[in-house]
Amino acid sequence: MARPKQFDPDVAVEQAMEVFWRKGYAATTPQNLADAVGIGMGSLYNAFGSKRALFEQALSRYVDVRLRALSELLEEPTPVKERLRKALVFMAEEGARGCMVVNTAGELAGTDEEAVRVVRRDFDLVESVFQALIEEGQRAGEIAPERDPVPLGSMLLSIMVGLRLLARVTEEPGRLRRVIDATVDSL
Amino acid sequence: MARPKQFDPDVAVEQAMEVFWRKGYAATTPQNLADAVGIGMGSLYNAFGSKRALFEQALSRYVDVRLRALSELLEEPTPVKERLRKALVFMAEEGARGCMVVNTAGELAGTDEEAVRVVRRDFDLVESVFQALIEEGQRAGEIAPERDPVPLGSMLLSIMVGLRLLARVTEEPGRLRRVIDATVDSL
DNA sequence: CACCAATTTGAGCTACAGTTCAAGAATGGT
DNA sequence: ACCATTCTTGAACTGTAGCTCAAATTGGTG
Repeated sequence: MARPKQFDPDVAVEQAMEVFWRKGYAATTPQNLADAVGIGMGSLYNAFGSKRALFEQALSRYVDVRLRALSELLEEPTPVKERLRKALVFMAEEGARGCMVVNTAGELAGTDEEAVRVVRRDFDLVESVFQALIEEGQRAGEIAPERDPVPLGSMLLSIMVGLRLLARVTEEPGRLRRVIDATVDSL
Repeated sequence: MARPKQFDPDVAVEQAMEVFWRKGYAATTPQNLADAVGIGMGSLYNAFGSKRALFEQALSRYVDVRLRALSELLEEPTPVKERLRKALVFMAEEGARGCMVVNTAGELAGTDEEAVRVVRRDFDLVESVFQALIEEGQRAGEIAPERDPVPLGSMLLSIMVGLRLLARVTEEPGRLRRVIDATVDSL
């Protein structure tokens, strides 16, 4: 019993996500977002309240999608090291856009505690996923059983975060490949 | 034959560096900088031209100081692995302020090509320093000689970058320790 | 078919970031 | 003692980011 929305808020979040991902938070203007979604600014504010709130939704969406993709990759029935390599390649692939979580950590740590909380949740999860993968590798006899999976999981997290940051900045593509090779060889 | 400056530009760069380091580029206002240096804004613009130009000097100064400290740490006459551990601890120690180079990469990649160039130079150097350290460890019999120092150097760079990013965001201090332990054990 | 609630739009409001500038102040040379 | 020169200061200027609002629009409901 009222005029219906002319756009799908879910799709809008996705489109906003693209912009935030590419340009960062501060460099994105409300006009940019409205243009990307294809509606007027008023509609945007009516639907999401503020740039900040929309960013929060976009970041959460990103984390969800990303984590799902990573989990899928790591559940394939191939050798553990091969899965790990694929996961790292997947991380490195975004190139100049980098990873929105890492970008956010870099830009907003220190000014936006709520965003940091989302980042932290993501990192915690990735860490435990890696840890589980290493344990699986040990059961399969691929990874030396005397190594402690907990610190190894933390190390893989650190490598992954570093890789995503390096991907934004590095020109020579060989470097990312080298990081991945050395990582897989270290297990 | 003119009024002398009432502040030391070198010291001013250092003080500006502190602010940029802590708050990031976008979140730092000219007023913040003038306050930190203890002079009026006019003087600041007279001396440095623009916020952007001052940032460039601050970032360069940071890279210089930081690289010198790292080199010193890595030249001590102790076992290679011990030096590496100390270097990583040193990186992790800045806590919430993180590393200005990594912060800059995260915030300005994609919008500020000149800043990215400085970041790249720093990363290249760190990579080669790590590589040299590994070669030294192999000569000393501490590190297996069959491992290729080049990808290992890249991996250490990635771990270091990740560590610095994680340091900004992580609450549980054990994680950083775990990253360092696993890294040293992996060589 | 008319009504009403929610939506759409973009011009306009407010606040502040980044910078400039005109006036005065401190110095050394003459 | 004076002058040229460079410095200092903060108020004021300009542009834009983030947001709001009044009017117009739409379509389901009685």
